[in-house]
Amino acid sequence: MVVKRKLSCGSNVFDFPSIPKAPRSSRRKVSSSKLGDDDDDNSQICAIDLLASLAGKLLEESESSSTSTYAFEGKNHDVHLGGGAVKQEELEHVYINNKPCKSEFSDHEANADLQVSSVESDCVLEQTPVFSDCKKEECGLKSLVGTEEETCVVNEEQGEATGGFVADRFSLKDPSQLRLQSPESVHLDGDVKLAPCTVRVSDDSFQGYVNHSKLVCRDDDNNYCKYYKFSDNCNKSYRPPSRVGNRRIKKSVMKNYGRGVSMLKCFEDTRTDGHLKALYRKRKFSYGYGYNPWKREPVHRKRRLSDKGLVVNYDGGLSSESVSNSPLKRESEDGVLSSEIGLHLKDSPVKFSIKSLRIPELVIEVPETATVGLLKRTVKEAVTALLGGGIRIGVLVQGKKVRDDNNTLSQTGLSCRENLGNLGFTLEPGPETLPVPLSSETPVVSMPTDSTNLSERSVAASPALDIVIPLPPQDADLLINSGKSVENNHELVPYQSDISADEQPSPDSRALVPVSALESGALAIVPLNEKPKRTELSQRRTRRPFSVTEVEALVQAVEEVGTGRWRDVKMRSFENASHRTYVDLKDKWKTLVHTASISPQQRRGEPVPQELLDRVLAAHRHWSEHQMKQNGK
DNA sequence: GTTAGGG
DNA sequence: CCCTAAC
Repeated sequence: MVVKRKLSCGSNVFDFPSIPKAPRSSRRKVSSSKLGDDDDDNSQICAIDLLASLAGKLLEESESSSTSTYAFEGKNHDVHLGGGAVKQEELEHVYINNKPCKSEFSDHEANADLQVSSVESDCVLEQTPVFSDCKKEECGLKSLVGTEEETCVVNEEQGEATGGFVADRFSLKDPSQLRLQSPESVHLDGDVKLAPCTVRVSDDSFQGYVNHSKLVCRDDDNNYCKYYKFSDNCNKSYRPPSRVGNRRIKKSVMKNYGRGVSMLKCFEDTRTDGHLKALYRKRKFSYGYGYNPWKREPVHRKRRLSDKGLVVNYDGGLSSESVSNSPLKRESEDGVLSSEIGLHLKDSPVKFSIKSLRIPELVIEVPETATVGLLKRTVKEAVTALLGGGIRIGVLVQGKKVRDDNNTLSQTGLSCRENLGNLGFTLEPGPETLPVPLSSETPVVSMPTDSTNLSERSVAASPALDIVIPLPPQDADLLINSGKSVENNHELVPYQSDISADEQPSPDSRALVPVSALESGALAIVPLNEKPKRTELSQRRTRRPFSVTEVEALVQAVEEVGTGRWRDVKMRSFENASHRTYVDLKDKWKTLVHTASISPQQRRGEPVPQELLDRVLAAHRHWSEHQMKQNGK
C-alpha cells in the first residue's frame, strides 16, 4: 500500500506533509505508520492533514479562478475503474486544471494501514458539472461516489485484501455544509476515486462520475438522495460553470439524535436551482424528552448524516462524522447484511472506513456586502485554523474512549461485527490547537458556543443567504475562535482527549456519549453534557419505513386479533421480521391510524393505499368499540 | 415481558 | 423510534 504524499500540479503543489502545525513526526509517518498500536494516532492524523492540505489547496484554487472548475484530469487511459484500480504510478499522470499533477508516492507495502480513498472537503465553491452526458454505467464505475455502500462495493471489487484504515472521505464541512469535493483520488491501495462534479478527467472512463453533484443531501430515507438524483441525471443537471456561483446552500437541520446525542446537519436540497443556501439550523440541545428527532422525520426528511453521518462537535473538538466500517455498511436497505461481513470476523483484518471527517461547526459571519471571495476565504481560514492546530484522534469503543494504544484491536474488542459497530473516532483539536487569538471585537468566524444562540442567529439570518450575517466586519481578517470559547458553555462540553478512559463517566459528569449509528456502522460521536444515561446503549435503531406490504400484513393481523395484542400481531405477521418489534408494530399502527385520519395531502412518505387506510380506520373503530364494550361490562 | 401512551 | 409507567 502506498500513501500518496505529494501531489504537484503545475505550480501548485499539494504538499501534504507540510500541513500547518501538525506535528511533523506524525506527518512523516503517513506513509509508513501502521495501524499498529502506537502509530494509529499519527497515521490518522496524517491522513487528515494530508487531506486537509489538499482541500486547502483546492480552496485556493477556486478563489483564483472563478470560472474554472476543479478539473482533475486523468490523461492516463490505462486506468481501470470498473473492476480494477488505478495504480499509484498512474496517478502521476493526473492533471488538475490542465496542469500535470505529479504524484509522489513512497512505496510502502504490506500492511500499510492508511488508505485515503477520497478527499472531500466542504466549502463554498463552485460546483461545476463538467460532463453533461454520461451515465454511471457507461463509466464502468460502480458509483464510487454517493453512498457508502457503493464505495464499499468498490473496495471489495478491487480486492482490497489488506486490512487497514480507510479514510474514505475527508470532508471539511463547515456548518453550512458548503461542500467542495476535491478530487477524491488518494486511494493508497491503488484505486482512484474522483470526486463528483468537480472532477474532470479526460479519460472517458471517468466521465461517469464527474457529473455527480457534490452537494449531498442525505436523507434518512434516501441516502444521499439528491446526490443520486443529480448524478442520475447528469445531462439534465448540467450547468455551465458561470452559474455555480449563485448556488446557495440551504439550511441544514440539526438533529439531536437519541436525546441530544448528536447534532447533525446537512443539505436539505442542493440540487439544480443553482443556488446554495446557507444552512444553519441548529437545534438546541434537548435531552431527555426535549426533542424527538424521529418525530421530525416528516418535516426534515432531507437530513441525513445520521447513518454515516457525522456529528458535529462544535465545542472545539473535531468529531469524525461518518465513521464506519465497511463490514457493517454492507447492510442493504431491508436490513439484510450481506455475506461479506463474515469475512471480517476471526482472523481477517479489521477493516475500517471513515467516510468522512467533519470539522466542528463553524459560525461564519460576513457582512452582506462581503464578496463571495471573502466568504470563501473566511471559510478557508476557519478550517485552516482549525486543522492547523493539529488534530488528535480518539478511539471510542462502546462509547468509551480507548486510551491504551498498545492494546490490539482484538484486545480492545474490535474484532467482530457487533463491536465494530460500536467503534467511533473523534477528532480532537490538539492541545496547542487554539488557533488564532481572537480579537473579541471582530470575531468573524467562531465556533459556536451556544447552540441556541446559533439557532436563533440562523433564523435571523438573511433569507436569501442563510449564512449568519451580523455585524459587518468588512474585510477584516477573519478570525477563528474555537475551543476556549466554549468554556462557559453550559450545554456543551468539549471533548477532551485527555478524558481518561478509565474515568467512567460519572452520573453527572458531562461525559461524552457517543452515539451511534445505526446499523450502517457509522458512529456519531459527540461530546455532550447530557445526563449520561444511554451512554453505552444509546444506539438508535435505523429508521426503517414500513413498506406497503408490511402495512398490509399489519392491518391484516390487527383486523384479526385486534389492537392491544401486539405480541400476537408480531407473531402472527412479523415473526420473521426481527427488526420489527411488537412495539414497532404498535407504533406503526398508531401512525397508520393517524395517517388515515388526515387528508392525503398531509401524508408523507411512501403513500399507503387508501384501501389499506380504510381498513385501518375500520379496524381501529371496530376494536375501539370492542374495547369500550369490554370496559362497560 | 407486554401494553399503552407520551415524547 | 425512544422511553416509561403500569400491569
